[in-house]
Amino acid sequence: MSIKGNSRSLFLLVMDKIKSDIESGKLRPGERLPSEAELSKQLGVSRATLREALRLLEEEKIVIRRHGVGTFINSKPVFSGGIGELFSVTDAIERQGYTAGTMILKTSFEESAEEERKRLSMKPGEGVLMIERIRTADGLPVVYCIDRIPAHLAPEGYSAGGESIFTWLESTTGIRITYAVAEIKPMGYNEKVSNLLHCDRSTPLLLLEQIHYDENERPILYSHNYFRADKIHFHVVRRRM
Amino acid sequence: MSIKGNSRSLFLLVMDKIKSDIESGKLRPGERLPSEAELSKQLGVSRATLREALRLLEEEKIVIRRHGVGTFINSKPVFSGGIGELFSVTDAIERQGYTAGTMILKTSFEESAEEERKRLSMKPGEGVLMIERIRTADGLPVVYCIDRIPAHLAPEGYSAGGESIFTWLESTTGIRITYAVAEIKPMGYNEKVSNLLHCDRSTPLLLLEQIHYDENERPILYSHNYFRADKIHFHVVRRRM
DNA sequence: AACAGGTAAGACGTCAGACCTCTATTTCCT
DNA sequence: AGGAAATAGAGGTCTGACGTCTTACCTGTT
Repeated sequence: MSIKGNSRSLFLLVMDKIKSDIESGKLRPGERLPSEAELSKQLGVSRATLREALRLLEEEKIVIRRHGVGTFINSKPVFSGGIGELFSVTDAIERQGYTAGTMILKTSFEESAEEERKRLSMKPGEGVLMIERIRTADGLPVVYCIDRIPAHLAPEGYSAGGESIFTWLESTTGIRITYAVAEIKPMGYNEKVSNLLHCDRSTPLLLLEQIHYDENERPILYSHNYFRADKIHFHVVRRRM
Repeated sequence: MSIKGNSRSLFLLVMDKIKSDIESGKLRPGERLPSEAELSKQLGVSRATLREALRLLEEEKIVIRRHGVGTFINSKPVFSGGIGELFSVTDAIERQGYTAGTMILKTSFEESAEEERKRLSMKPGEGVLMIERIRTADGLPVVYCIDRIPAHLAPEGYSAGGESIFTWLESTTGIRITYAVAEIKPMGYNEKVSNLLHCDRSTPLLLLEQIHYDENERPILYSHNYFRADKIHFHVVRRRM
């Protein structure tokens, strides 16, 4: 069997193949992979190439290798990468077992402020599309979101109700957001936000201030997410470098 | 020249060597590395081993490889990985431009509580070493730390003043902490903690509740870090998976 | 002189096969 | 039965070769 079908590097194809075999259930957690010699023959690649793929899979904790013993599919899909994984707010809510909903408060084109131009690398005079929404979990408001996008990237305006901004951007402009840098800022009571989220002085809030970038490192989306900390919390996987 | 001095895997030593050459300035951003054939000869390892190291360095964006061209030191160290990088509290304080200090409040061996046994995978009856400290920035208290370690991993007790728990653990027990999972919990005013950190009701606090693991995925250290959110803040790099 | 195309050098990508080292098991001796 | 030694088989490393891609240079034409 060979998996060659060149477009990406071979070792990447090998990684994809193994990953998809795990997801499809052909390989199950804890199971031992065939030996490197055997597996490389099965995949139709050299052992060196297979080893580059396995080394990366090991780095990602998808696989565990033990000298003299074998290579195993990691049983615990580790921790969900937590907040280190970039997902939409909708996903975040659903992962914690609630049903997600959205209320759009306002969408408008506006002049860009200094702060926005700085974060989004915009020139004076360019406008921004601003979207204010409240996300709900089981009907209760838990997140207040303000998203800003340079106007020239958002020609048609944002209308769809529940649709994720990520998917909307990708389908209308082809821009794919690949990563974000988030600042984590705890906040005390804030009149406007606390009211919107129906919580009182004793409920701590968490602000996630994020800049999202596409594959070319262009800043695309600047967002403020205010969370009710009693309903939503985050974890981070921290790795030693 | 050879870098062998076996303890860790060869490819890891190669990675360390290249990283340290970057940090020491022997290799500068944008510079091209010698060819793989040349470099492997210089380091005294095979090209296959060198390539495993380079592949991982590429994954970490430390190095950029271009087919047919060469391997280059990445010029933009991207963003500091932020809180996604595991570093000591001391480092975190110094990165923000303050001078770090430590005050030990208490160290004691205690019975393990249910919660601690759960987090650290301990059996009933095992004790824990508990360390309470306050970390200061320019003399001001900014972090209150409670660290717990299974007693059998901490035979001699923790005495050294400024020493990092990480380095102390590694030098006395050989245990090397490689990653941690942190929960981020904003907190309002808390009488004990707020007093220790000399702040009032209006200062939000951030609790970083972490479990540290070694290379074998054994939980080693369970720590609570309470931060003054006005003095210290975090960012996370979030990647799409 | 300017341009286009061909060619060759050198880089990373992949391959094949060998040997080393470590682990777990089996075998054998006491 | 128990422990020591041999063994099989896994990952770890090495060597040398060839493939593919970039780049730079050389050359011939306009």
